[in-house]
Amino acid sequence: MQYWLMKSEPEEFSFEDLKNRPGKTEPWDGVRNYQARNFMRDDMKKGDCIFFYHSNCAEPGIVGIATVHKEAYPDPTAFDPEDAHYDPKSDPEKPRWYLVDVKYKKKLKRTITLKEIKQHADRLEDFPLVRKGNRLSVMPVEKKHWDFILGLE
DNA sequence: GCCAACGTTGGC
DNA sequence: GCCAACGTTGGC
Repeated sequence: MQYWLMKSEPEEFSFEDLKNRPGKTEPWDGVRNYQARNFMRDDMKKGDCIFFYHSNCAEPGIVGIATVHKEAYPDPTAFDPEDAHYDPKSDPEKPRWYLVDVKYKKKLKRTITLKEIKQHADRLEDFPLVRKGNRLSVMPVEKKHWDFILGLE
């Protein structure tokens, strides 16, 4: 089993939104970055655990835990000219973009903020989130980092 | 294959 | 809203 972190802007799609979805699941559509796509398409397995991270908001940080509910399949929004994430270069015969379904697991007792995570930079060496300028929306988390961060809760 | 221009992300 | 960092695009 592997561990991951996925970012979402709470004004677009928050952890509460995930909880309120039927079945508490949601297709993670709209990712248009190759590295993030590769993680979803090639490496994310059903049952993997995910830190749900709120970005671009007043208090950026990890708010809860989700799991991979369904492994990779082509992102249908890439084929829809009406969709904001439409990509004419993605052919249904040869899809360019993939996604996984994620499922709500549990909310953390409190938000573990980016600020706090940065204060533990010595223990979280090479944690991608705290590397300068990292903009990946899907990233792997090492188990030791996962455990350390959960220990802060 | 290089690299300048451009668009996006995301913290602050 | 600003802007640094970074990915992508496209001319050459």
